[in-house]
Amino acid sequence: MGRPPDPARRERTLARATDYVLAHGLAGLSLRPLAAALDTSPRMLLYDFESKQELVAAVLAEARRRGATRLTENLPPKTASPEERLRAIWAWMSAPERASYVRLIFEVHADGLAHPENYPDQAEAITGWFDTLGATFPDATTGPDDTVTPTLAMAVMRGLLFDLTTTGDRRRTDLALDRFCELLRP
Amino acid sequence: MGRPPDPARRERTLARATDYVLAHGLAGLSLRPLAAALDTSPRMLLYDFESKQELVAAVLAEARRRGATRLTENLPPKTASPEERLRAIWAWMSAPERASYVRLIFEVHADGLAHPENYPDQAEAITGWFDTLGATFPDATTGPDDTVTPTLAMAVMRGLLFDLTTTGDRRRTDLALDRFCELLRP
DNA sequence: CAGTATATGGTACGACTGTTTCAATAACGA
DNA sequence: TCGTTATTGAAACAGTCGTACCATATACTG
Repeated sequence: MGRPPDPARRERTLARATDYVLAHGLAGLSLRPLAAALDTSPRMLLYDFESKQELVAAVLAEARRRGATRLTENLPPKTASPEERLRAIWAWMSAPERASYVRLIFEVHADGLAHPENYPDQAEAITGWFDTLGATFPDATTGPDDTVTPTLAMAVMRGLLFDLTTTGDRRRTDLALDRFCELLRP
Repeated sequence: MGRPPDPARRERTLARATDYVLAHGLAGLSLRPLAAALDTSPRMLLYDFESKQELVAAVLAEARRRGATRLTENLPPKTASPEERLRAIWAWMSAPERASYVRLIFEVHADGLAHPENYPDQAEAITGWFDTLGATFPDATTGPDDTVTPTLAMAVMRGLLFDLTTTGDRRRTDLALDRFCELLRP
């Protein structure tokens, strides 16, 4: 009885909305232009997502999901040395195809700092990409509970990404990672 | 003849507006609340700054100016070793009093990535704080034109600041800097 | 066909935005 | 006091925002 629901529609919209946010950023996001770009209406966006806040939350979750799966697919094998894995992760994160994701991470991080109330746990969720990465090389440590070396390695990655995204100087940032790998060798 | 201009007013407003932006962030900034907090009116803000864009530009320039002078004041002596200066800069940048500045830097960086058109040169100007820091230890290099080690050191700083501002884990980030200093020793 | 639940379009509301317009006030020199 | 210039308030303008309301269309069951 009654017209059957179409749950696929929400998913389709979510996917395209995520593309849109990755392309245009979160900052000036508003329903009407978004809906226009997605061949739908603000009415339907709220019908599927209840409110803009929940839509954004869903988009961030989706972006995070994508990043996670994309990463595990292109992960270097467990057998590789820590240095090889470090280089692989840098290559993966700094690739131009990842620029949108990186941009979104920085945006959520910055907005979360100024307005933590908007990110009950999503800020951590997005920023958690980095943690996910950190977990991929639990070695390269000096001992069993050495959380310091992974922290440092992730900081190098984040910092170089910051540099690369602002200056675009790939050669210099690549060389800086090389230098870090050198330092890391015993 | 005629009433004399009062250029001090603009400066006073700029100073207080900068405080406000440092406290509340750039994201949701709008003239009416800002004016209310500054005991003035949106009318006067535009009278002094022509437009919101130029006001924001002026605020960013002022913030940068403050950061630069604050830094040179607390700079470690030239005679100190690179490691000592590195530690001093980290202590300075990661101090709680600098949290607002750091937050603003990340915010401008993120917004500049998504909307470069809004930052003809100001993005560089703000982000340039880091470059200023980098210039303070031109040694710790392996040679005369080694730009790589400063790049790496700045990346460590940026990355650890990112970590510290999100997780608040000062102990772990401090230890990570210690570890980096160890690695840096020959 | 009627009944029913889902999916839409259209529209309007109230609140906000940056900015402008018009008028009034304030401080000076002559 | 008058002219002149700087300063300020109040209000309005044109636009956008998220969202709610109401009607209609669509797709199914019986």
